Amino acid sequence: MSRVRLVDVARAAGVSKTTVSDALNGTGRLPTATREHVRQVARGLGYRPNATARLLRSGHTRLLGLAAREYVETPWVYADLAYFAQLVTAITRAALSHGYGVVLLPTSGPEDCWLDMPLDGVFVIDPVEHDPMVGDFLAAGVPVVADRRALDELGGDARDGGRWVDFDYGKGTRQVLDHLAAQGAERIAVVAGATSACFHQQSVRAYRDWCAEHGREERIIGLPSPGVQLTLDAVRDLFAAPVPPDALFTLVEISAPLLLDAIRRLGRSVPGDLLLVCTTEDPAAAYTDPPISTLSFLPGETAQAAVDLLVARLEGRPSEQGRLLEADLQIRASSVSVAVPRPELAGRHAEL
Amino acid sequence: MSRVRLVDVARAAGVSKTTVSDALNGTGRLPTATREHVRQVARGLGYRPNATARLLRSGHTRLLGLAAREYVETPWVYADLAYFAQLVTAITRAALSHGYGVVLLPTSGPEDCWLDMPLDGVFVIDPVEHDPMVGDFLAAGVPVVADRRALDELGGDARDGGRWVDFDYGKGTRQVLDHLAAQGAERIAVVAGATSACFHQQSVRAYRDWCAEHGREERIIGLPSPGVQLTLDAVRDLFAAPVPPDALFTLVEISAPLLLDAIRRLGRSVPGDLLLVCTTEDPAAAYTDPPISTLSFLPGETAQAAVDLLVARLEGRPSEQGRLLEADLQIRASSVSVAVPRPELAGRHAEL
DNA sequence: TTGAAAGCGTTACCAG
DNA sequence: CTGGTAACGCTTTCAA
Repeated sequence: MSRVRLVDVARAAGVSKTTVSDALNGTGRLPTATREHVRQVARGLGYRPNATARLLRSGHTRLLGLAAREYVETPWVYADLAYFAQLVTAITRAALSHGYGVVLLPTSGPEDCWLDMPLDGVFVIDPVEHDPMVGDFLAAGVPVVADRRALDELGGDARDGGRWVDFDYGKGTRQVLDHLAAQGAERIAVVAGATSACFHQQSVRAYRDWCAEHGREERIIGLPSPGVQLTLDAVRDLFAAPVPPDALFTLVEISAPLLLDAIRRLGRSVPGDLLLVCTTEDPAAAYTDPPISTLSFLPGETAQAAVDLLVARLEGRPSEQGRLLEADLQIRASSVSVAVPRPELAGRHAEL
Repeated sequence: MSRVRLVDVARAAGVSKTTVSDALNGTGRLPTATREHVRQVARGLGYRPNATARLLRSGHTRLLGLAAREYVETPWVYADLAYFAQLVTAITRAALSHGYGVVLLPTSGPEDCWLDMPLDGVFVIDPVEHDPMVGDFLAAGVPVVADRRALDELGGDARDGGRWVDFDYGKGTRQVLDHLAAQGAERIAVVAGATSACFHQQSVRAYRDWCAEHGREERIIGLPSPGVQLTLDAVRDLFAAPVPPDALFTLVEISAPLLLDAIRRLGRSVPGDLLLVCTTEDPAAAYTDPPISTLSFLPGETAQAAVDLLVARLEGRPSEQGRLLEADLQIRASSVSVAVPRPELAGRHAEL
């Protein structure tokens, strides 16, 4: 017993393939009686059109690939990172609203194994330096959304199908550092990721530049991969300095409430002894005591922009080449100095 | 300028389509020279085989659907739940290792819009009661992995392509309750999800039965959907009782460190005033002070079992109809009574 | 109004 | 060892 095909329905209904196709798709101009009859028969036989055959015919698959590249070397850690989890979800939802499905791509694997998938377009999130994936897809004629650097690396002719969504990561970092400095911080420590993804490179670079400009000592630890233990160890190391930091800015995602707990166990209070800002999408950050200041790279908006760009490109609608988004710094009590209270912010804590 | 096809390469290389196909796929018995020549030409033209056409030809797509159904009514909240995030990741990885890609399916949308996707098989995670999705796919001849209840609902003939992966959720709950009772808890409160997914129904039923058997008063709150604020509110309500609970078991996922923090703000210490066990996959739970006891439904093992079953079915290999897994209760300091110290566990806390 | 036939791009079977 | 040709299952054009 094999699957029932279009021609089987046609035979059973005593009509031709064309009539069946038209009847089921609502196309053509058939008498309602015939249409209904065919539908009846099709239902009775449990007929389901073969999706692949339709795809071949229509020339597109309405399938979009999605790859998160930041930690290519440490595959698949990204489930634990709220940022990626939310981005995947948001992209899937946005794509679906345009009628596209999303396929999760491997971060590693046999050279260009990803090209065997029937994809109309691809999202490459946080490509590493000289990431082969974006070039491969573009060369295969598959439109890609990545970031500006990835497209620039390819040179003029190769990046034709490319679109980008980007943040000014340096700006986000400077915003945080300026805020902390304004709150009186003098020794700002940073936990960063040691990856060649744009986010990490630009953020670290911005921190270094900022320290140089302001004559501050650099206090930075780079993590080869995320992970609770690694991150907590890094924080502990930072506090082991002879003169410990008075502010901490994490660029690597970690459970915000846990970090707060760990800092307290190290004998420091927040924000009294230490001002704290976390780069995280963890919704729990707003609910701790004190609430934790966060720098967010807006997975929802990023997803919307990426999908808009890619879908416009696929459906031949005009659109920009890319979109630059602004990181969102939410200042909460964890990074507001108790010594230098700022009334407008104090009011804000009350409601949180 | 359209995409370059197989015949274009054939023409350019001065050979036939067959030869090109054989040369590129390593099939047939061609002289190395021809093979190399064809490959050269193909590369030169930037030829990429059309994935869809291959699919049609081969009869399968090597694409697997994945749907998380627990909160169908509240679509897409699941990114915030570590359980689903990890399950999606684990399934994707396991599928990829067998050469299958994973497509994220919509939880809602136009009636059977999911059937238009070219899928070889589907994972339906936490189907709700009488979930239409599993019946639809099975009727369309697409093998499905779901849970036993979903298959039983369909009756004998309809569930042919069905496989299941299940937990004895009631057993997990009883295990936790027995543990808490053994630690001296007398008023065990529960935060549950108000969903018709097996997990919630069986867990809640087990709690009710257990309370009845042990003559305990039920203290349970059902949440229509997950969410930080909702969960915290539920906990607060539980503590508003005249005689507050002395143990808490959460079935809804929430940031474990945050919950600990919130409980303290309610003026209760853990485990002194309150024993705590959380159903969660949050890795942070093991790092708080005290470490939090967790009940885990092993996304990694679940994924492995589901993929094994589905792939075996797809590739015609014999396999069981389903697999029953055991939830994993990790007892940590948060649920061990300080009044009734158990030496073997006390030793364990020290290292954590 | 209906049906026959021509693709879509690939792979596989057989003649040559 | 090679190349024509049929099939995969559907949509669509065009002629009857």
